[in-house]
Amino acid sequence: MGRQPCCHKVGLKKGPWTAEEDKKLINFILTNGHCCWRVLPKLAGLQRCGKSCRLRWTNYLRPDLKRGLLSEYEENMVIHLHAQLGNRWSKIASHLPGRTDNEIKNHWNTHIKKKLKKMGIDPVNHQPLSVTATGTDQFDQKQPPSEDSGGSFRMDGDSEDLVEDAPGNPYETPTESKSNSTTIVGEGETSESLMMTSSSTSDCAYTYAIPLIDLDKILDPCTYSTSPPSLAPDSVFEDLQLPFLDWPSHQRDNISTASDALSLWDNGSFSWDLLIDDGWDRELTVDQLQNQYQAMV
DNA sequence: AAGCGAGACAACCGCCGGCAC
DNA sequence: CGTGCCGGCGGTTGTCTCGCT
Repeated sequence: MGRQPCCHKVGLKKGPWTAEEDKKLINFILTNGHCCWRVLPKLAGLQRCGKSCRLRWTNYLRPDLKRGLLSEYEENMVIHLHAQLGNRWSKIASHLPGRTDNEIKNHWNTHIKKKLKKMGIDPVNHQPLSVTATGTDQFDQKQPPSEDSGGSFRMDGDSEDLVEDAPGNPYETPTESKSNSTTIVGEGETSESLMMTSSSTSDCAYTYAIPLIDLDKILDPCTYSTSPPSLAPDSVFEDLQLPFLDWPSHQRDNISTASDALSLWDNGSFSWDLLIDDGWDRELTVDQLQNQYQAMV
């Protein structure tokens, strides 16, 4: 049975988002949270479908997103996770704080695939291309390779190698220099423990920051003033985030409320990138955010 | 300086699973 | 149990940027 489109497309805008649309979406979500993506665009005054809004928010506007190229460490994590999980980008992304499935997928398709091919590795099954060419022993991506039971990987300094302790590691490129090596993952620290660390910090990052609220509460914002358990999102933003965010010193004095922050964003003197680049340790912030949020509810 | 092609990434499309009714 | 809605996911496309000629 064919499904109806996610929304009536007549009159809805498509294509790249404008700064004005971004502002509307950010403003609405920071103020109200997101309840139902289907009705959000109407409430926010956007001529977009809910799906488009959700994608824009999750892939681009979310304040906890990292921007810029993946680090070598992240890239190696992606490769390792892809070997275990296959093209399950959302699962892979869940292990990399601040990265989206779309971003990882794009990076895989544009960078990592080529890199692996250059190294003589089949990016699909992570086996040496010579083995792949024979068409034998195609290993099932969906099942964790046996090396997981004991193998570990580490990244060596400036080289782009992913070195696994298991014998026959396809990622090993012996020709490259190992000088200036800086072991990021210590001996005995398994990739599994790494992933636990990563996932523990990434989970629920924005779930805590932007509480989900009921539609009727958005439609009737006064509800918040009389129902303490449901935190008014604006007060969450003011009470939770602003006090401990490391805002730039020249801006800090100008910010005391969410709308102050948004107005700075509005006039181009501030951005999420700037916020992040100015030393906001997101992992720490997420923890603090969780603690403070839980303390308040 | 202009044209072209490749690369990078944002955004869209269609399908799927979960859930409520 | 069947149906429809919704959010999420993965594959694909579109658009922009940059480097080369």
